[in-house]
Amino acid sequence: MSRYNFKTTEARWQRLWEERGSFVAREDPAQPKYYVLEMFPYPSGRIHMGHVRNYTLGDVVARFKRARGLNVLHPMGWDAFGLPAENAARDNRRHPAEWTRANIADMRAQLRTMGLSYDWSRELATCDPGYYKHEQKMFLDFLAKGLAYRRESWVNWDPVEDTVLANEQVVDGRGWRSGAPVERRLLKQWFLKITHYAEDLLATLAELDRWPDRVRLMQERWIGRSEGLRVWFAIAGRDPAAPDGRFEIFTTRPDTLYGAAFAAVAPNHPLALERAKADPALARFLETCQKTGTSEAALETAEKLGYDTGLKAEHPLDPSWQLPIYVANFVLMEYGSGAIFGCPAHDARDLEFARKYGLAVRVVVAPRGEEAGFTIGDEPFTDDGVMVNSDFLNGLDVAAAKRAIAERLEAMGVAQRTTVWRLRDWGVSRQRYWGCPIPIIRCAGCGDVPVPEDQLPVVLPEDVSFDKPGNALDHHPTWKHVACPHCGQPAERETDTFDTFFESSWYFARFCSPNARDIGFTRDAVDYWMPVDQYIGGIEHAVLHLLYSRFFTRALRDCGYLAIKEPFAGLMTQGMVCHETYRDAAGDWLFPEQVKKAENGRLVHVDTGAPVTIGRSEKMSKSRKNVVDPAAIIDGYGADTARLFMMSDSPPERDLDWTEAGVDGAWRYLNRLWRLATEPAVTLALDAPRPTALSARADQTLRLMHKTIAAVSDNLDKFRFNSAVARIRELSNAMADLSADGAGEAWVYGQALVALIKLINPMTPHIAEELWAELGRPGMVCDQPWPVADPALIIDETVTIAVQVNGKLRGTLELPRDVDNKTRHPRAAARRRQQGRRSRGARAARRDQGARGPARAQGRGRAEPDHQCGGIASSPGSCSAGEGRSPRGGAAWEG
RNA sequence: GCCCAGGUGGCGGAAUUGGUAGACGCGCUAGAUUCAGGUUCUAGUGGGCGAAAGCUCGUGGAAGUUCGAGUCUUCUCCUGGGCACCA
Repeated sequence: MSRYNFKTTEARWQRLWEERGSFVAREDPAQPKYYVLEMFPYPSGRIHMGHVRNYTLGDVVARFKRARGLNVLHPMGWDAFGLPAENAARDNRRHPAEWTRANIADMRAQLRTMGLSYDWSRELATCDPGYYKHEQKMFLDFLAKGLAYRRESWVNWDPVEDTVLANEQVVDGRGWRSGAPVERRLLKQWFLKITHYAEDLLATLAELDRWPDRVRLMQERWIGRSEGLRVWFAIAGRDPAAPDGRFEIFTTRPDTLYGAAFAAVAPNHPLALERAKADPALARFLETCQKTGTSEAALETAEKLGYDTGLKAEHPLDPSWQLPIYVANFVLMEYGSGAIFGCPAHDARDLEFARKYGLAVRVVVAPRGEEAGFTIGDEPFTDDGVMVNSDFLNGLDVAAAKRAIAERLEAMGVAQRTTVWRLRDWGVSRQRYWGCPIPIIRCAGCGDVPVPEDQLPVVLPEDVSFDKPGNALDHHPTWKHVACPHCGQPAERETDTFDTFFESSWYFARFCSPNARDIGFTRDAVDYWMPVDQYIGGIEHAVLHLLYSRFFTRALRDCGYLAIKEPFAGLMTQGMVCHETYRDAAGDWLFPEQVKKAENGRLVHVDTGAPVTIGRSEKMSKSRKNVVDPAAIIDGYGADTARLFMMSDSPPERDLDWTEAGVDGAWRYLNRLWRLATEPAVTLALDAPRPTALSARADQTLRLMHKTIAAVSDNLDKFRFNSAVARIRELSNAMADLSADGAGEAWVYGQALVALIKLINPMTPHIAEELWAELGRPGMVCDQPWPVADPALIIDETVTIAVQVNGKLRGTLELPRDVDNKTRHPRAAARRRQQGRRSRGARAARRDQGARGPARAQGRGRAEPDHQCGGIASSPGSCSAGEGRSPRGGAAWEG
């Protein structure tokens, strides 16, 4: 016997796939295409288990679809710009470019050991000028189309690092590296007009039916459409025609206007700022609001605070009704108009605020039937109901009242119906070196001038220094000094670079023609390959990356680049890879390899023997040390073992627990499969004709084989990989029971073996190829068509009927599946009578004590003794026959 | 606070439409083989009662619909995740 040697085997097949170009994709309009894409990685230098899971999922889909006859595009590349490279430059004095290229080389080598069916000829790195030159062109096209613009916006500024920080780099109001208090600064930045597509981005979510619901929901909320009314409130004692004589509020509940108790403006609302000049106490209050704004956690629990400005607002429907105007910390200047009216009875926040400041709680919507005397306690009433205390609105429901009041106020000229969005335009300027330069030249005379197309790409200079804090690109002695393309006068380049989401917003299109030089991609290629049929990646990109890509595709379409608007037809978001955590007596974290099982079964430190406590399984992270290095697993067990384990234990969208025992199990299965093929219990004659006679076991196994083919195909279609693995193992178990003495068993064994290799190939391609060759089959498994189940053989000859009485299983019957109902049911009934008689007394006694009403129990008892079993319509009482284990389903209630 | 997703053996998880709950794997128990070396094979493995046949309870909890509920409905508890005080 030869032992399965994964090391030489895996390397050999990886080499052969590469040499033969097995996975090189070519456009072929005659063949249906399938584009499967995994989110490309940031080249940190090492792959982790999250990558292994992500890329295995994609590879199984790619290989399966390929076997199904589709023309598969399955590329891989590198999201190569980003902050870690600059940090490495500062910390280790390595140039970002050199560091990134070295990391890419390392990670590519690691990925290759996984045996992924990538078309490596399409590999790309976004830091390559050949890549980013095209996005510079795209940006200029967007600019020409009015989809890009420059304006001032607030940023988090780290005064020590001299740089802008992302929100997640601000910890407790301080820079994450410098620890310096972060300042808010107003900078001129470039924006992309994603809001132009807000309506369409929202509406089209409904058509993305192969996206997870929760991702669609998250995007829906992020876009945040709300329909409402802008209403102008006059300020008492001021001229309503003057600009400071009135202010605008936004509401989605204009129907509750008669329940108004106050008005409130945001702390940075012009009205608040105006009053603060003359009111030091208000100025202090505004400062307090500013402080609570920085810390997320504080904001969560912050209580509703207000400051009475002393000003009064006139109620738009009754000028004699005056509402106090507060400055409130829960009103946001960035949303709506930065001002609200408060209706305590029908809004939780307003209620809390009113209780705190002793404002009236006036009910204007009451539950139907409780119009009189309905009062508010601790909870506001936010459901639909009947309008009360509301003059001309009384008696209407909420929707009708909204319409009526909007019409009235619009007619009065004090309001306007509008739609407000939460979505903001996408700020793409970053004050960073390691990113794509924004192709703009700033001229004192001509303003912002686009770099002429024939001068693209604007290449990032490599001779930069990171000695000074701030943007190395800005510090470069010569790079930014150029002549204005318009007037020829000295001018300066834009030294900001693009947000790295810019690169990942179109890389999927670049993969369609990665070597096109003058354009980002050819029209023919994207028309053929796009959209991505299956996109696979982490849930953490549910909003930004996916939304930006959807926006980008629309913008590219409107600039004439392509014809579609949705880049990803199908989306799968995989769960995290988790592992148990270990700590020593001192409470310090331990790596899994520092822990071993002692003889008494307890876990101890591998060196000291000191006891180790096991913590719950959590997402693998360096800080908790619960990480397993994929390279070590692939080296010790092989890629197929890692791949098989990744697929077998959990459904893809759920978190996966990485366990050593599970890895062992996968490893053992591969060896078992190897033995099944290389030391069969029968003499294999793979191309022999079907024997005329089959033993019962042979017949059953043949049927199981066809059922397995059908089930695995279905499971893979639906991404239920763990179930597919279970079915495959089931077939292996049945094969092991075959022997040489039964009629046709050797033949069935051979058939099943060939099917098994094809079925498992997407998961464990190396061993599949090796066995294929070992058995002397022609060609390679990766080129074999997917096996097809014989429909006649996936239906059992007999069906098992469960016989139930009063919901209790009373027996099962094996019946030929073609027996008609007339035959089936009387026999079931007869069997029931026999069994029923035996225990009826005991059951009747229990029934009388049962929790259900005595009337029902009696009714059933009466019907039972001589009832004929005839299906649900005619037998509401006591007897049923349900079909179990029928692969066809749907047959449980015939007749 | 709001929203979403989950609670099934010792563990990961199966169970198309309501029809024999626990497939498959891990772990564990007993035995066999080989004993060197991440073996392999056989049998068993939800709880309780029982020598066994079998009976009975059982899918977080409580109620309900149904001949029949892991699956449907209502309430409730717990866990995980997301968020935007969005007017």
